[in-house]
Amino acid sequence: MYGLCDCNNFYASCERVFRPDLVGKPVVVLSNNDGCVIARSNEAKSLGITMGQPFYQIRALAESRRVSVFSANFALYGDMSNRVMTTLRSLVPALEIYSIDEAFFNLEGITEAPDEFGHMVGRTVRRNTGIPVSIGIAPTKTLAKIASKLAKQYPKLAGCCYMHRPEDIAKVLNRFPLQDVWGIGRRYGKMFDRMGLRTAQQFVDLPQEWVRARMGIGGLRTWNELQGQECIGFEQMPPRKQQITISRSFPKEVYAFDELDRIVAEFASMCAEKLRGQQSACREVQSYICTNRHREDQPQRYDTRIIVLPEPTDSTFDIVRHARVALKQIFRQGYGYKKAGVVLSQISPASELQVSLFSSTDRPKHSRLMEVIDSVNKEYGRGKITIAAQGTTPFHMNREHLSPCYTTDWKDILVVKAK
DNA sequence: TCTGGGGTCCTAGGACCC
DNA sequence: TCTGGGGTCCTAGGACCC
Repeated sequence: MYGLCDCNNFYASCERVFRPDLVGKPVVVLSNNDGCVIARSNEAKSLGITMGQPFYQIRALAESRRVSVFSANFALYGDMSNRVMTTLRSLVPALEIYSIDEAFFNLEGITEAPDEFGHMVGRTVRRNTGIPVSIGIAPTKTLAKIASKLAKQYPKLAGCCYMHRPEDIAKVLNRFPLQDVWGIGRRYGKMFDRMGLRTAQQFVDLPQEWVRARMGIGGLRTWNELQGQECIGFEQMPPRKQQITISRSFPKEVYAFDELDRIVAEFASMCAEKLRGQQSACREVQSYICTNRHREDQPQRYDTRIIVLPEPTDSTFDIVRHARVALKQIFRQGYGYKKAGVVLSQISPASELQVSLFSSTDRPKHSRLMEVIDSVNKEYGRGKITIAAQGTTPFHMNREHLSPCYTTDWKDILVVKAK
């Protein structure tokens, strides 16, 4: 049996933990630059606000219906996620953190009835963190996902759905919308819609060869998992990332090379920090830039360049230097750039760094320097020590509705006043 | 005016090898 | 007219996830 713990409307719920006055009221959280809606409370959902909707389209509605609007505060959400995961880890035999707001667990050695156990887990997370969650328990991960959605949907389940008897599973699959199955995305969803297939059961009823031929082995896995055949395993140790990216859209188009150069340097530096954070090194540094694809009246351009390094590195200096070289190669005058990104790939463990025979850097000295930079920035806040190429003003985003960093910044910590 | 960010895996096709 | 078989590696693109 697999369990899945899924936080309800996670970002919106995080904001509410510190604003209990907003419980029962519509709340939305926006993406960077306050661009799109990326999280909604149930009340906001019932106002018809959809996921990914551009904010300007709902601005009027938000005002008239008194929707509380927040700019994304990832420092807060990341920290709240850690709290949820820490609580879960203390309760379950083994945990696989799947995303910022979801984790799978197994029930090996649990003697309680699974649904009682699930309810206990949900209540405890709620009590310890203030975040409401939905728990699904079923024979495969794909079915556990479905169970957690039912737990969210039906109040009488009280936050946990345990689904195991074949006849119960069959009943659920007969009614569960195919597009909502884990592994069936927008594309396949549309395809099935055209074919007139609506429920998970109708998908299961397709011949295996058809699924294999049209959807590859990913589709086949989903098909098997829905039938209780376990194909997606449990992984306690998160694998090292194979790719590390920092990319952002800009509030306004950028035309000048120098400005892009500083931005790319900053992104590269952030990438390098993430890379060291997982004790890795990379052999490829890639920069890309693109124009605003929504402006059809403007000339469009996207370009990217990958620089292959002679040996793996985790040095901010190396990574920034190569990202800037790549940018120089792709930059063309006369375009309004709306977004830039830096990608690190060919990632290997830093402990296995193979030093080239002709390497000129003094590695031990160099890594001590990086360690110091990272620890200073960790203690005193990001960007306290930067490299000169980044310039003196950090990358600016519109964040008009930002909440305080209640749990990660001393100056934002809540004060309890005696009456 | 305004439209997010960060990932993974699979597949098909071409170049190349023996 | 007919023109092998088996393999690897790389890349681009497409699908998915949150």
